Amino acid sequence: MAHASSDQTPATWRHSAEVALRAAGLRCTFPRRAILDWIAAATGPFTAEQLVAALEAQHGSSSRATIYRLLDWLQSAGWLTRIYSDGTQHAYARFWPGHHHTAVCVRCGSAAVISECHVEESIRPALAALDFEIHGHVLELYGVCTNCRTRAD
Amino acid sequence: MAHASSDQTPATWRHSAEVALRAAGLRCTFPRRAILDWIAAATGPFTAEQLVAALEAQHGSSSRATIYRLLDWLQSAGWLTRIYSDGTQHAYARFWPGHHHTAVCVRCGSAAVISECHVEESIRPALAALDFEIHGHVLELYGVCTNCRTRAD
DNA sequence: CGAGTTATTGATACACTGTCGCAAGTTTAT
DNA sequence: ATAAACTTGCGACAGTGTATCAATAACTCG
Ligand SMILES: [Zn+2]
Ligand SMILES: [Zn+2]
Ligand SMILES: [Zn+2]
Ligand SMILES: [Zn+2]
Repeated sequence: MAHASSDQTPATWRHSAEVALRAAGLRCTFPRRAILDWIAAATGPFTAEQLVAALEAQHGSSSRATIYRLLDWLQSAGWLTRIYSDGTQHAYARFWPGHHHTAVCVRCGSAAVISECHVEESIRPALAALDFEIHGHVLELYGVCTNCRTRAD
Repeated sequence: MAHASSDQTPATWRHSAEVALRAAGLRCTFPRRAILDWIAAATGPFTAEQLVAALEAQHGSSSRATIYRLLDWLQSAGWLTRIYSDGTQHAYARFWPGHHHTAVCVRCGSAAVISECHVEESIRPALAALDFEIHGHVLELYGVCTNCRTRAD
């Protein structure tokens, strides 16, 4: 599934995810649209429960089951990336399919995406010594973003 | 089994962790010894619940609360490394304090430790573009270990 | 458009993980 | 031995995620 779109704005993400949903034979229902809208408007990583709470406050909210079901699909299709290290909750960030990493700010929680990746080539010697056949990896970076740093100074 | 130095055996880990426990002013009680024994005997990553279940089957088992309390301490002191990507459960692998990464076999679950790390230097250009001040990172590798691969062939 | 087909929803009940507070029990120091 | 301090385990609890299934909504096609 190649995504030819060049601008990766929230609105484009929103539209492309819906297109992909339909292409997968899934229906674009009202509850699903509400979920996609909320995710598109999110400015950083979020947990499933944050989404549940936010939609609960809305008129015509989606149920917890529906939310979790769509989150699962969006992640498996690559439209969300799972943030593993954020506690034991299911946490995600909006994403474009493809290999990438996230740089998470420990102060404000914003996540930047880094698509460049040389991890496997740099780790290859160590893996060769182990005779380990690599299939993939997860990398998350922690630090302070430029906004938070200038504010603190 | 290409682990670095020969003194990082399970038995040495077991002993050193107990020494560290005492040095921290904590008491080395019977339940805690049972937990350390089980972890020392583990051959790969494990979840908190696996440990709970294993000790429940033993005579004079430790309670869930005691187990979780010690796991927390062991992780914060660096004697266990947390495996974030293994579902939503608290999963750990035995570890020696220091920066490292794990290569987890997706077939047998064994985890090898890789102490060599060039992640931050290889990612530095991308972070510089973001003006992101890095404090740390988590990297987990997935693949198939040499044992599982030769067995399949 | 309307009927038929199929996917989807949401309510509820449930299982599982992990946490908390506290009285009773251990360990250690004197 | 006694006292002080730490630790345990129970049990109750909260949070997170899953399973079920009848009712409903979305899509398809004529
Ligand atoms: Zn920030
Ligand atoms: Zn990568
Ligand atoms: Zn293996
Ligand atoms: Zn590293």
